Amino acid sequence: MRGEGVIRLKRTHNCGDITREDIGKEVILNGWVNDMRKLGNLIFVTLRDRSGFIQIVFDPRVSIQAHNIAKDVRKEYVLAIKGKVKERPEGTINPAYKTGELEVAAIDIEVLNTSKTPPIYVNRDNRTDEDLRLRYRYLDLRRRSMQKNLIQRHKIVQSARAYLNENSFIEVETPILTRSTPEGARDFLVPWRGKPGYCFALPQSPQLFKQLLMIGGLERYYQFARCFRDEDLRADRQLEFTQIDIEMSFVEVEDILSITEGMVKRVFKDVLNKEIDIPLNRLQYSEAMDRYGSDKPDRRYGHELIDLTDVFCNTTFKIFRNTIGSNGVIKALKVENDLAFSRSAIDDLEDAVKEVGAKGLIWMKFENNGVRSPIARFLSAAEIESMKERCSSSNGDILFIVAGDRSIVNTALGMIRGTLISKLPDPEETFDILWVLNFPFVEWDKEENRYKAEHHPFTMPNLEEFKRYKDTDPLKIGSLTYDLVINGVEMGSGSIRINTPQLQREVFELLSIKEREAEKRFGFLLEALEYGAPPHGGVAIGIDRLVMLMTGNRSIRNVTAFPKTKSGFDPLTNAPSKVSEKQLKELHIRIIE
RNA sequence: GGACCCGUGGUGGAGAUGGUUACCAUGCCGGCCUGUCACGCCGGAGGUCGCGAGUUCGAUCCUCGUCGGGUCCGCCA
Repeated sequence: MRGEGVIRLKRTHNCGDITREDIGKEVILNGWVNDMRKLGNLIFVTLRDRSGFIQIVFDPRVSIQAHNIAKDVRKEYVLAIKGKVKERPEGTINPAYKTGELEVAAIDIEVLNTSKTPPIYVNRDNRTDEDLRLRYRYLDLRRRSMQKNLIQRHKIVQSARAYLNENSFIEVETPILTRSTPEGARDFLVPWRGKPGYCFALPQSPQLFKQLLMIGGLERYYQFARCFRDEDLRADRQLEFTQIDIEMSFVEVEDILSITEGMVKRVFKDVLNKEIDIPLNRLQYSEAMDRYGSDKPDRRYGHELIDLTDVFCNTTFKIFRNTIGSNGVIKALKVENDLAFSRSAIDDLEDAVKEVGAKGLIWMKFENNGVRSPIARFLSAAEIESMKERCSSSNGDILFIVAGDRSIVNTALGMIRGTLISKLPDPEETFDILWVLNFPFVEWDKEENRYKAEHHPFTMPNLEEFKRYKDTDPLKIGSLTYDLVINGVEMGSGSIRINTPQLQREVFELLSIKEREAEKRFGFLLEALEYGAPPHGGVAIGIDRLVMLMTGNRSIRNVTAFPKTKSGFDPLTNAPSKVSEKQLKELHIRIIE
């Protein structure tokens, strides 16, 4: 009998938890048929539940009835088995399973449910089309690796939560239905029946609410906050994702860094039993750019950028001379051998480099009988020699050289470094964790023709620099910001926030957010800042990415129970879907084709 | 919005520079089998080669388009 809400044989044990201690005991197990082997009169079933596997033997000498039912069992059937735990006979131990020395001799069996033949392999970890996996996600989730991913995720979240609780943080929920804040990413809008023409927005982050909680005197807040951004998806980006959102009052940068470091250390210890040395390494933003050409450097691979500017201080080569003359730099990236870079690959790199503003890409290859490069004949032997020495190059090495404005050179070589790294083998089980500090306060937005907040508009600038450069050269202003970077992935970021209305207004002004506009959008914040807003700051850590790295996955889709495809579609539920005329009418919405 | 890769029985792959019955593995169904565990052996079923158009005597293969999936750039305060 099945489907009656009654389990005749209710589980007493979990499959994976059966040990030698249980030998001789009668147990009842509930689970799925992972696979089975039917040898005439003897039937073996590997039963699976969340805890693991154990082998069930159906022997007609033990129970003819159970054996008869087992004959018709198929993969993914849901079974309840009563049987006696016993040691496997000599020579039949399977070391691949934790319970490989044991088996359960079935006395009784209840088929709790049958199953169609699954369209994807549940009992194997082979590559399957991801679209199909998502369409049958509930089957995909039965796979060992997916269960592990979600269990690890759970452990990470619980570990972080315990740490924060122990450090006097209060968990507070903030609204999912909130107001649109046009700065930043594209908003998801939610129309509401109650107010035609008006929309809620889903939060890109609880930014303003967490600041209001500080003004509200909560002092230490955290939340596992779902965030929504209507932007294109990537391997490490979904439309919705989860952050460990943290905010603290009466703190400086150091306080946030050390609380976060403590959390990272705790989580790695609890979940992976790995010791993380704290305090973590720190790089100034400018140093990260200079040495790695990236604000989220992956330092596991070395390959730092090499400054060659002074090598060419007296050069006759026009391009380099002009670069130096206009305060530019000449820098190189060394690649130990050029096997990964064909001529056409170099051409592709050059195209990419030009897109970020570089004038060109020079390559130089050291060979047994000298040097090969399009610019070799313009350089003196001494220059080539000191380049080679500066880069500690040996024969076979290739140098990629870019000359020009410092930030363009850094970005260009950083891109090449990224391409190089992607070709190198992944050092597994290694974690390069660091802080990148002091990002620029603003960047220039070419499209909108204005300065834009590099972090967000509530970030505390370096006050001295703010005063000095806000009217002359705002790009020189630094900010009290920090990014947590793990293995070249931006794992989290935060800042000290502005806590006075005067400064907040000045910053809006710099960002060309008009007084009236500011009042309209952020008036409630400006007002709140009038009432004794404490100094405060915080950080947000991307849970999905953290779990991805800690479980050795390349995509956050593997650590998200129900993710969407790259085009924002859910093949399981077929969301998003069309809605009825009636629903639209109620919302006063008409679709224009 | 752009570049690139992929789409072949349920699943994962192979395929020919356009021509017989589209190949392999696995899965599925049936039979045999009392120590299997990727069980084994025997037999069988299963395909609009993503979709559309074009070129051609003939297209799974070439061309164009389109849809779907993926990686990256733009975008992601």
